[in-house]
Amino acid sequence: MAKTAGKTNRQLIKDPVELVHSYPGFPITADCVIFGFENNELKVLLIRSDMLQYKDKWSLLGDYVYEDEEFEEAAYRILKRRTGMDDVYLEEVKTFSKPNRHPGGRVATVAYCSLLNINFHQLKILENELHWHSVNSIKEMAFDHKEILDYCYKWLQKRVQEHPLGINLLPDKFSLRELQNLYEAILNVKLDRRNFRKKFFAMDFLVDTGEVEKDVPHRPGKLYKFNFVKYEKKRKVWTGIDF
Amino acid sequence: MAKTAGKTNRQLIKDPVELVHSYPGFPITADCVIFGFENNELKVLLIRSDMLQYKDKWSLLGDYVYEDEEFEEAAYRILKRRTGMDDVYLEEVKTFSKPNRHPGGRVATVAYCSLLNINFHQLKILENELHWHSVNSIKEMAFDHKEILDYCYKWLQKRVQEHPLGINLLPDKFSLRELQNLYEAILNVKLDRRNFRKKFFAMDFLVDTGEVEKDVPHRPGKLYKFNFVKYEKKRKVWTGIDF
DNA sequence: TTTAGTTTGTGTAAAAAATACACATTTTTG
DNA sequence: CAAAAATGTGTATTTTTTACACAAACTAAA
Repeated sequence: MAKTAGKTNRQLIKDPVELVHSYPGFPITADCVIFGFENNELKVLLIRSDMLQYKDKWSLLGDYVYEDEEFEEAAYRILKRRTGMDDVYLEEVKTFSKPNRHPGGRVATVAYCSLLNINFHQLKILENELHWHSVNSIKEMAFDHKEILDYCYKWLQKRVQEHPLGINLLPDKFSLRELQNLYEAILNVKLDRRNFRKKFFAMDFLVDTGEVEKDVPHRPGKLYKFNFVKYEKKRKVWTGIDF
Repeated sequence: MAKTAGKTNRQLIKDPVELVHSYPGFPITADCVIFGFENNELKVLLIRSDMLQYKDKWSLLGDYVYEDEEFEEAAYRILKRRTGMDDVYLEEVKTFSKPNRHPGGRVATVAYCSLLNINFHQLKILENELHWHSVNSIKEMAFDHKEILDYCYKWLQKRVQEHPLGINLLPDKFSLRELQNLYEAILNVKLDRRNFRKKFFAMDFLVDTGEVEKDVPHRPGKLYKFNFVKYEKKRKVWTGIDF
């Protein structure tokens, strides 16, 4: 912020309203990259575009930001409207603001990344077709949404290793196998089962629920919860330089 | 993006311009948190607010986003205008969009974090007073800029450990002592000199320039450059879960 | 009820990385 | 020439990561 006024002697601006009115404005949207996890695949929730120009293309769930709400509020509103959930993990990722990214004129967007349990919500198919897509199978999308998705997917791959947000994709109680499948799916790697367990147990944020898996065709694994409260308390400044 | 249209049968929108015009719009600004490093202290470049309401308060360097430019372009423009530099490290951090954050009406802002060598630029004091402030000494600022600064400082503390952006605060050629002072200042920690060196040499991105420090009242240290090209090639997907 | 199939749960040895710590060397200053 | 100050290097210890194997639990099919 700042600018205007003249010369070296500062000229104080007395009417901020006038100042703000002198700035050009344009609409902002919030677009949600909603990730889910099903059949050991990372999925993303998309909606069929309602624009003739992008007929048959899929797009992210988004809406313009209302005049009196924060960007993040708009993102939560979108989530609530489409999934019925309002306690979903949500984090801002990046803005996308190419002046010509929308065929109807300048609209910039803020991309949010959201993670939820795919079985725990009711899809609200309000007008257009909503569908969970396997992230790796998506080729084309409306607007610049493929670029946004790609960016958010990379963001997720990095973020999931430093923060336990991935847990939000799983049921409340989950087995270690499910947790490992999740990491392998997101990162496209194979991990050693024993070392993976050891790592998580050593972090000491998993709480044994005393329950075990049901309806599995083999020995059922124990079910755990993640202790987010304990995690939040543990923050450290120095983690070690690692480029 | 999306919305409007009605019922279950999709009604394709033929005129995107009309659609976009139906969205409310407002100005966006880009605010730069410009970090520098001097006398073993992390500094930030601030400008005296030109608004009567925030008389004597300091604010971040910012400007509204022009109608035909990306947010990041606006940030680069601000940097260029104030520091004369255009090859500065710049990265988007977060948006700040409380509807009442600006007394003149709704203005949302995108915060950018920028790192530059404090001795390598000429301050362009165009109208208002520009000054480098020690980050730890800043108490109050105009608008919500203190909140933005705090957020960006935390962001920097985390980011500097996983990415070599901190190097941008140093001269082109720097000693290991300078590099360590930088990390200690940003993170507010004391590090073991021998282990710090070992760590950086092991990463193998430092290039010995063959030169040594000048005008130091003790044995001069060797000067190194950072090989950013080599660094960029080395990216890995799996770095290890570390909460 | 037995057996084959599948997955869970655990332990250990080896390698790699992080930490703690000490001393001789180089240069400047007085 | 001696004192002061910081550089440059090495090693032993601990911690973390990696690689790897086998017994136990449970299901499904014969």
